[in-house]
Amino acid sequence: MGKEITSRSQDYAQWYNDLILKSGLADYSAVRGCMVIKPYGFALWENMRDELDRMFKDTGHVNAYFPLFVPKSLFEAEEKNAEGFAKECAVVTHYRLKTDPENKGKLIVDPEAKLEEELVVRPTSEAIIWNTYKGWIQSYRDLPILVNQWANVVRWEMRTRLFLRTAEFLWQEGHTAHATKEEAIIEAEKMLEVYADFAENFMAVPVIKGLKTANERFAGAEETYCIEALMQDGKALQAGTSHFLGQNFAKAFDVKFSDKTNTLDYVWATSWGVSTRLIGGLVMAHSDDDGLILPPKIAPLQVVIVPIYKNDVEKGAIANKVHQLVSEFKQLGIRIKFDDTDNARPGWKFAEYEMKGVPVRVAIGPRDLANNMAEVARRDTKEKLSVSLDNLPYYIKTLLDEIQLNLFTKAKQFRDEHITKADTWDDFVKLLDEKGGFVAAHWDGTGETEDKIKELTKATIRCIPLDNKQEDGTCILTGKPSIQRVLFARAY
RNA sequence: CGGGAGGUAGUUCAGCCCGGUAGAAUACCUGGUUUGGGACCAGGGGGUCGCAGGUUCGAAUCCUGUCCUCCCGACCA
Repeated sequence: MGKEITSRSQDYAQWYNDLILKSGLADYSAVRGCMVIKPYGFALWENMRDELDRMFKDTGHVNAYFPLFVPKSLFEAEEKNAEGFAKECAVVTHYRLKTDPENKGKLIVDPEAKLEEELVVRPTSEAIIWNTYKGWIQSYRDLPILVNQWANVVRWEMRTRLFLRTAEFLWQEGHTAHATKEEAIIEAEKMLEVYADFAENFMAVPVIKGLKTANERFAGAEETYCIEALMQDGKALQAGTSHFLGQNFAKAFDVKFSDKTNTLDYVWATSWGVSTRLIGGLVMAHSDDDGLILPPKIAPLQVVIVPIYKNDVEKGAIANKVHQLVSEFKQLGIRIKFDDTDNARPGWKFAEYEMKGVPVRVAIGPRDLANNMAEVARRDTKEKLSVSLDNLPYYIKTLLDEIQLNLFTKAKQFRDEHITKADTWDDFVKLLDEKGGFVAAHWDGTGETEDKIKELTKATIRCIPLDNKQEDGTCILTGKPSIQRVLFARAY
């Protein structure tokens, strides 16, 4: 027997864990809250990273790298930001171990190697970066600075979940400096567009672009923009954020520039990031009870060819033909694998590649070869078709585009069906409990009401959509006047 | 961080209550038969029972501590 996956209806959380582990995306590790990203999962991340990196460069950004450690004094310089992260920071206090005199072969922290100043392991890099920018910026001619870094960060989470929330994770963080407020806001909005474009066109995950409320805003930001996605269980997932930081960090780190009139002013800032959490969202947006379903544009493998044969003669004839095909596929830029290993039979391979979410499977046996055909199976719909070998690579190139589009269309339809208006408290609660998804409801605009609703329903305001329609109404909880609906949901 | 569950072969698990030479299935290796949806037969290798102490003539089993994982909760820009 092979690997069994818990079904979504039986236990959604277990289904998610089974998928990650059994498809080979990641593993648990010996370190609390930290996971191992396995080669298959990392190949997926590399594809995502490469595409995002290309998009960042296309919008004028360059990459750099800043230290993992942040001296505590720098970290605390921007108070709100420091407070926001204080509870989840790992801190380095010593720089040396020594042999335990009481217990040979064991090591202890050398009490004489205590650091004069503790080092915070970065939960984000604003502090160390703004401390550095101070030395880079003197006049408006030094601006804008459009820097991104690919890095790991550490946030000491109490409860972790593979990809969605781990103590250490991989991400990119863009940190930009601008001469004007307007330019910084445009930058924050531009990067939100980049994230939305990437999510929808590469991950095939539809997202809602919006603004966070004051309660949900990044500590240290003036405004937090976000993209929110919807998972199959009806819970929302924040998939990316972009912050307009105002002059908060410039003031905290004393970063001033002289403008054209030689007047000194503080620099305007943004920061924006997406992380390996996107992989968790990707898994939960598309996959089914048979395994992962990956969108072709970022799937590590787009096509797998499984040969079917009774003996070496048949195997050889098939391999001959397939080797030709494989080079044609590669010329079209398709990521393909010919699985001619002998240690598993075709049926086993079919199930395995379905588990791994490979978008297209091609099976070729003696009968196909005689007819110059192949059996093509698509992962998203499970449909099988016989296709001529003559135009197979071109056929599949088109099919991959079709699958990409189909995944997005399906996810978008699900998402759209799960944005529901509620005008009474009873409806509101009932929708959250029974249907899930986003509930569009009026809100009086206060943090107190938001907190109260969270306490009562566990739902938070995911965002105020950017293109939100203005309409008069009354708050779902307090009945006070409201000018627009906001999106509530239970979230990861 | 609180409550619950768990950790024994690569994997899934039995054995633990009631201490006495560590088991099954599957995977793996060899040979053979097979191969169009998770093959079969025969033979074989593989585990300091999470780790560290303790009790005992003897510990996977009892006791204490500790680490890791899962679920629920609190927390989580």
